[in-house]
Amino acid sequence: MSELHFNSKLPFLYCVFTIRNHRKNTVRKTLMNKTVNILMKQTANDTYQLLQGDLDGTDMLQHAVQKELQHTLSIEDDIFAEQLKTIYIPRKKEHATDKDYTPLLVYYAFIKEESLTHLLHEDSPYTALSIDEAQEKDVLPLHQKILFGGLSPLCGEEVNVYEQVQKKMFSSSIAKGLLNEEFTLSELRELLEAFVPSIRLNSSNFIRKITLSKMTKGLIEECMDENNCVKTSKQYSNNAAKLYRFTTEEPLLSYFN
Amino acid sequence: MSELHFNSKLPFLYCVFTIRNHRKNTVRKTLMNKTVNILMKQTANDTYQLLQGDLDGTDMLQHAVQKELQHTLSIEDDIFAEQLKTIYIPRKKEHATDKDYTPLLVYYAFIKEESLTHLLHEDSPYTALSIDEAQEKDVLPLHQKILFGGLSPLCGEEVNVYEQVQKKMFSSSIAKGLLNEEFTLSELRELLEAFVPSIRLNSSNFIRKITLSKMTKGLIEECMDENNCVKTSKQYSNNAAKLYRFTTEEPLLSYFN
DNA sequence: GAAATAGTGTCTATTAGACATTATTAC
DNA sequence: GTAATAATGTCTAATAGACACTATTTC
Repeated sequence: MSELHFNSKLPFLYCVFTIRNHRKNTVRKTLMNKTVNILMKQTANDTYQLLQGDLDGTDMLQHAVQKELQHTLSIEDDIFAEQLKTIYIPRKKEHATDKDYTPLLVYYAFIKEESLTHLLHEDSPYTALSIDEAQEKDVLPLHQKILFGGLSPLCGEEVNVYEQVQKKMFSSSIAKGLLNEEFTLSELRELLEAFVPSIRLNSSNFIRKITLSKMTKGLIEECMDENNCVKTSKQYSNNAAKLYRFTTEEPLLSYFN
Repeated sequence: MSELHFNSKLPFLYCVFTIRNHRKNTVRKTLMNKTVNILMKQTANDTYQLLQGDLDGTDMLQHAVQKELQHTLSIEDDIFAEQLKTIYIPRKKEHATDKDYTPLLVYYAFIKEESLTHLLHEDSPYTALSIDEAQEKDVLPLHQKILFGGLSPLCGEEVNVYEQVQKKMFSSSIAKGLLNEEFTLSELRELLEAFVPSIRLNSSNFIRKITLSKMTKGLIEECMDENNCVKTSKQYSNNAAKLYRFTTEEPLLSYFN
């Protein structure tokens, strides 16, 4: 059987996204300006690379992949990670002239800024690059193509992790990976705006759409305290904002009904 | 580097969906009743299995996977196939007691009924099972769980190919894989209804939604003939129906804007 | 004329989107 | 009072959904 053929380590690659929060220039309580960053490791020859690892098959896949990332980054918290695609990337055979391919599992992950602080000091090999930097700086070409597209000539199919994550941000509940379990609607709105900077969501209409429309029914719910009152937060404003959480449901988005 | 470790064959698995068309019981021109079927191979011990194969890395992934399926099924037409997920499935080590895991690339594919006729005769090992049959009959348990869920205890994560395909049918343009390049809106509607039998799409409103709403703008377009007139078909009715095709775009479906 | 599908008309309820307004509260 | 966010009000346009109706054409 085919299973018996398999006895190699399976390489995987992590696109780790994080959000940097910048305070606005004001004295009062304020919302944060958020920017999307991608975690890179700077190698000896000064090239930035995504995080990589190998799987030996001794553990369940999702578990192994998360554990490996926790270990690499010395993070103990649970990490939000999802598989995006398995691709074949070319490699040169040492002893032959024809190209062949090796598999690579591509994951994306979300890690909150506060879980990364211990990694982002001056003489650390890790850096969080902005999207612009990740496109312009000296990033390993393969990794740059996996992030932003252009693999097709190499691999015969396309991947564009950043675009995929942008889309999933709006059409799934993965935002939970970058929010606290309980969050305000302006936190959610700012997160979405950070991932698609061209978009401007009207905050009044945003609240109404999320809380009232049939389409989003069941996606999020209000957080209740022990007295069955809606929990609120004054973190960003003196006017308390309701706290919400994502449910485990994702209502179907459909073109056709 | 990790790439050098990899020298095994990588197994993959195909969930091949097809649509069976049944004429309604009438003398006149009529729409078809469609049912979803899954292609299975019946093994010696009478168990149904999904199609499998191995990749040796000599060809690009998507290309290799399609070629292998074409070869297995003796089909020359292009086959619509997409990767869904890579999972780890358990295997028993011959020489040890602890479990370990082997990777499996899960694909789904769409093949039109007419491309399968040569395979579905009496003494062929291939059968097209209805969704009900695939859930009730003696299908290899692993494959049944991959199709309909229940893998979690084995693999630590869930897959449910049928459910995923149902959802993608409504939220992407994969329907093109089971339609002719040019199709009528009732063909599309019947295809959707076949995949989610509980749904009843109002045919009048369906036409309007697809052709007028902003949400679906750009998803499909009318087919024009050489005189720049909209092409039509009388295949299902004496009243000609317009022909449409999917574009290469998929407008963003979003909870949030 | 009947059968069958294709498509338009019409009405109501819901939603989207723009934008003004009010509420809250620490300073 | 002011700054800042949270949320509601209001209005218009667009869409969804139910269902009646017309159109087409072969038999």
